[in-house]
Formats: sequence, structure tokens, C-alpha cells
Amino acid sequence: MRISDIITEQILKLLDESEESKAEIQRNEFANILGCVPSQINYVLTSRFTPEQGYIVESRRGGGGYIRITRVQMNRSSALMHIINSIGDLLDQATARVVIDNCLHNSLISSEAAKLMSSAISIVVMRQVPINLRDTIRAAVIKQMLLAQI
Amino acid sequence: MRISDIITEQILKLLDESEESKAEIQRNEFANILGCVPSQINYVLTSRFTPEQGYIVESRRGGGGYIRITRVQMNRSSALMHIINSIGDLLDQATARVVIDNCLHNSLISSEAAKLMSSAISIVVMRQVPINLRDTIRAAVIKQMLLAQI
DNA sequence: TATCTATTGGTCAGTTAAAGTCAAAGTCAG
DNA sequence: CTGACTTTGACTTTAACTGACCAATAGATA
Repeated sequence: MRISDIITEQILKLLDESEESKAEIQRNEFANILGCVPSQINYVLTSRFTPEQGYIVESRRGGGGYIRITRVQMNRSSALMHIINSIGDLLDQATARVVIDNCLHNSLISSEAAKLMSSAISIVVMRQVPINLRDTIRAAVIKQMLLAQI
Repeated sequence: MRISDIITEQILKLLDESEESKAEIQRNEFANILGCVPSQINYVLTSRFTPEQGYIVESRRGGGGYIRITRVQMNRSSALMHIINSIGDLLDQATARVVIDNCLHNSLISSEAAKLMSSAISIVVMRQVPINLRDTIRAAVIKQMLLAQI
């Protein structure tokens, strides 16, 4: 197994064990424990704990220095949560389409998910629902499906 | 016997031995064992383990690199179609769960899709539907969502 | 306060260890 | 003999790893 994988694993373990999703290490000590050269830690951090991958890395040099890795709550979830909350108890067909399109466009959901959501509230399905209940069901379905993707 | 046939045979053997229908090799090592040049492995993979033939090949370069060959269920669409047709106009909650689980277990749908399907017919949603209509709606939703994945 | 020093972490260029590509040469059935 | 399939190896690309050197910080000392 690669050293970089072991380092990654250990950092993830620390993050999982932390209530705050924060892992704080000392570079030299950590490298020593894992049996690698200190700069290897930097390599792993820059290749696998980037902001794009949802992590923030802070550090401090000098005596008592440290490296702190934080797993950030991608604001994807909060964005999704916001949308879910903005949907009331009713949702008409046109608005539902807009909601799905917006989520897709902002990369909050995958295109696969968008397709599935569309089919779940498709006309074929909705024909089975009494007209006066359709907006209610649509709202419930969309909200629940968005919730599943948080 | 051709080297390419031997290579093919060995990969198939690994696939058969694997529970997951996955074979993971290291190109240089594998080539060395079979007594051929490394690029010969690539030739075999591109000529006999193509997606059309029901295989997915993934790889990684660099230290600790690998090549992973996965045998995929080829008749996914027909299997899905079969399941859709087997669902009548009514589908109770328990059976729906079984349908989703079976599809997931047989890799006919992704776990993401399974989650979305479950949430689309979740209790929270179904509460909004008159009891006498629930099995109808469930059947329509599940069928339509499976159809979206063909 | 200003400066020195020990103790950290950061950077980067270079090395090693893989896999990918492609064109040329070889083989073989028809 | 010809065209399709095989085989080969030189060259390319990518990822992992290393070590020498640089930069920042805290604490001690003048």
C-alpha cells in the first residue's frame, strides 16, 4: 500500500473521530509515526485535501507549530436545505421544473438525479393523482428527494 | 498458443475467482509473470475487454499504479425492462422496497438512484396520498423512475 | 525593546515507479 | 499475396516520493 494512502487514511480517521471535523497534527511528529519524510505530508495535503475536495488546511510554523485540516461543510448541503425550505406545501409542475433545473445548473444535484426527479413527478405518474392533490404530492416528492441528496 | 490468448485467459480467471467480478493487476508485474512486454497487456485490454464486450477498464499511473478490469452486467436494460413489466398497476410498500433492493444488489441501479427512489415513495410523501391510491402511485413512480435509468 | 536561536512548517526541483501511446515489424488464414 | 490481427519497444505522461534549502514563529537573551 502506498504511503500516501496511509497518510490519507490516518487524516480521515482523525477527522472522523473529531466532533468538529478538525484534525490537528504536527508535521514532523506525524511523519515520524507514519515512517515517511515530512514533505510527504504536504504532498498528500495538496493532492487530496484541497478546497475543491472540501477541505481547508491551515498551519503555523515555529515552536508549537501545527497543521490543521478542516472538513468543510460544502455549502451544497446548506444550499439544498435552503431550497427545500423555500418550497412550501404546494408545488406546481412548472415551478418544479425550474427548481430541478436550477439545482442541476448549480451542480447541487447530478444529471442522473435530475432525470430521476423529473420522472418521479412526470405527467405519466401525476395522471394517477387527483388534480386537487397534485401540487401537494409534487412538493412532498421533490422535497423528500432533495433531502435524500444532502 | 498466442500470448494474447494466455493473457485473456488469465484475466478471465481472475474475474471468475473474484466475488465482485473485478480483477486488479499491475501491468509490469503481470507482463513479467506471463512473459510478455507490458504494452501487450494494453493491446489485449483494448481488443478484448471493451465496454461493448461488457467490461470496464480503469487504471492509475505512477507509483503503486494498477489496472482494474470489471465485468459488467451486460443486459442491464433488458433486466430493468423485465422488472418494469413485472410490476403491475399496484405496488405495496414492502414489495417496492424489495424491488429497489434487488435492482441495487444486482447493480442495475446506483446506490444514489436507490436512495432517490426510496425517498420518492417514502412514508413522508405517501402520507399525502389517499390510502386507496397509494399502491397505484407507488407503482407509477417506481416504474417511471426505473424507465429513466434505461 | 531589539535581536538571536531553536523549532517548527513550506517549497521546489529532481528521482523513481508506474501506466499509456503509437508506429513499425511479424504472423497467419484465406 | 493480402489484409487483419499480434507483438514489440522506444517514447510519453502521470503519480508518488525525497531531500536540500527557505521562511516563519515563539521564546530566550541582551
